[in-house]
Amino acid sequence: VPAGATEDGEDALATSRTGRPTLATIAEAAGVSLPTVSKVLNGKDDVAASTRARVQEALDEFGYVPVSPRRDRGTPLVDLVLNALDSPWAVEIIRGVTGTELDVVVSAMPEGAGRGWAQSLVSAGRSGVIVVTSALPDDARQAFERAGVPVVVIDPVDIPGPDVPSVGATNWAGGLSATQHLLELGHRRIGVVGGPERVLCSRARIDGYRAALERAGLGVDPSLVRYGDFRHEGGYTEAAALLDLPVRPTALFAGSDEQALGAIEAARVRGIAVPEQLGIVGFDDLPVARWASPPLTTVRQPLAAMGRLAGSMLADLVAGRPLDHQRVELATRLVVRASTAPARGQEPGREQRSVPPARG
Amino acid sequence: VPAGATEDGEDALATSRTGRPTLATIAEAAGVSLPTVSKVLNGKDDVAASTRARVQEALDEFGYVPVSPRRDRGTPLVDLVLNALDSPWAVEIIRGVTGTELDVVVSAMPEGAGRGWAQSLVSAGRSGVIVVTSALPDDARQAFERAGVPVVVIDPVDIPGPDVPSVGATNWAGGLSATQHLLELGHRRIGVVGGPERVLCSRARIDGYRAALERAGLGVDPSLVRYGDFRHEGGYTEAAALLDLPVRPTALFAGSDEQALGAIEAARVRGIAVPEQLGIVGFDDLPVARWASPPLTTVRQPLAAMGRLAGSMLADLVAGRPLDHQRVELATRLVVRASTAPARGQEPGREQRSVPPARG
DNA sequence: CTGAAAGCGCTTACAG
DNA sequence: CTGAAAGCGCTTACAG
Repeated sequence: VPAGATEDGEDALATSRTGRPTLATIAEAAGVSLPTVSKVLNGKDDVAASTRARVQEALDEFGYVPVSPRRDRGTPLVDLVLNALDSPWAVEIIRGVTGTELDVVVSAMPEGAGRGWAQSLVSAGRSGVIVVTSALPDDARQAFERAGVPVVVIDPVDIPGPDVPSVGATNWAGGLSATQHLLELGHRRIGVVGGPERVLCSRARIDGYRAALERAGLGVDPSLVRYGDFRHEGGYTEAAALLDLPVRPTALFAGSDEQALGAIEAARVRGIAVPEQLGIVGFDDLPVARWASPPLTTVRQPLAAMGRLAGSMLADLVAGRPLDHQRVELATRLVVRASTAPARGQEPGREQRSVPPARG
Repeated sequence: VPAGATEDGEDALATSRTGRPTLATIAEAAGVSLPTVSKVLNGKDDVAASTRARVQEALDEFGYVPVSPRRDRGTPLVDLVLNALDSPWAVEIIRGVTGTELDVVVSAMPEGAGRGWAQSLVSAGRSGVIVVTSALPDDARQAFERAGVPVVVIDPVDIPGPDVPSVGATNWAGGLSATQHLLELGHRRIGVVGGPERVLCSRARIDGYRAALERAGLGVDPSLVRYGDFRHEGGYTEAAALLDLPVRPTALFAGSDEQALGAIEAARVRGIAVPEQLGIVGFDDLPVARWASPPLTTVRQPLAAMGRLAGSMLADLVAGRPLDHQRVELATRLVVRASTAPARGQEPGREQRSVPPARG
């Protein structure tokens, strides 16, 4: 091959047996020798800035990943990326994923996670990535795809594209069953303390609530629907607002267990007895739901099972096995405990309509 | 070197530049060729059983660890081993450790964890290990030591030997301050729902309780000291036993927040108001403590900080930096919320001694 | 600053 | 079943 042939021979560049680019590929593309590429990779400083830049560009272009024996044999090493590590929620997911045949590195989603973040995981030798409740930035998704590192998303905030496998729960059905439970107990004035309005799973739960009411021939009173942030404080504040209404609801459906506990506290502070004067249904069925006083009626979301499923889907992808389904939703299930009870009959002398004013 | 020299030349065996044994070391020791050792390592089946056994023996003897680029450069990969992944407790520790400059693989301590378990972590390329609230089996400790993989223990169940670095909290001082808080509020009949009697940190907390009582000139009534298992159910059961005593305590000190929540529920079921009729102090200050109704007064154990410290100690050891201290205890701190209040004055017509019968 | 050369630790056909 | 030989992808002195 005559000198100068590098210009037009991109297809002829040396690659490893596996097809992945090697130091030789990069060296050829950047028009330098193999040791020079090695130096750039190892951060040695005896490389001219311009050479370094050229090599770096080639490394980026080819998505070079140093051989890591980990990626090829033994238990695959994957990253489990959570956006918040300050809730009992997280540990349920972690428990599920670590229960699979994967080695799981737990990390938090960094602020401006993008291409650079994805590449750092790739070059750290991760065989795959599970992203929980975070948006997967588009450039990160592309970087993973180019490097052949599969990604599975748990409980996506946005509807992921058809090429991103994801695991969720039947949030809509959960909202429906929670509300039906309260309706069956005789409640007619049922408030909602939901999660953020724009988050997918939260919307679905509230839509389930609406559906249950409409199915029962009741309208939705918009003043009874409030949005929080899934956290305790928001649950407390929004529940307080509902309890301070001129005609307060007799039951609340909360978007999470944590919010439900906030609602219990808002009731306790006002001397409103749960469940006698106020029924409360949560969502998640975290261990804390059993530890609440009174123990919380809630919609069980099988978080550990979702983690386990995401793990096994990822294991399949890592092993090159095709997925049966790109999107799986696991069933939620109502767990009745002590925070709900039959609604009291109309309290005499108290102005209360059995059916709230209908509204779309 | 004449053939047959392998017999007596153990010191002359080939090793890598770093001093670690290589395939050549093992091959020489086992009296086979290098490819044969490679085959054994990779589980190929074209090796005679007897040869395989001989090679395996040499691998064990020399503590052979395949080169893993991970162990030498980039962010160190460590294992965080928890004995239970079903409590909000775990996520606090995880949060702390993942906050350090380490990649953290989270796993559960397997049943009969020993030498084999340690070796599997070593050969999976872990640069270090953090063990949480589990006994580190002696043979595992030795295996890690031989492989040069450092270990740090968080909140050890046994007092670790002087050569095992560990991080804990000032449990004794925590038990003392919890009890002093209740004494200052005027409580004289204070019960304990502790963790398992034999677990170190639990013992220390109860000893702190004893010390506070004795310092106040009060004896310890053994019928008021009960042992649970740190879990909700145990807290409920043991608190129930104390509340059903002919003369029940006016306050309880629980060994964990989870137990304290069990105690709150035991009180609620009996119609005993917290804090008016029963003060409750927990231990840990997990997020759930803030979410309880009423919000829980508790002894804050800086779990995330403990995780962070263990992580940075491990990072030091991995980098070959000596540790300043082998054993560090971080300070606990009383957090007063709404589950404690001044003790009621002697209830008229109620037979109740202000000082319980003294007993060693 | 750069790269030819030697070398490291390991794996992979393949001959016997 | 075993191992000499070739080779892989990378790093490390070291000469210019």
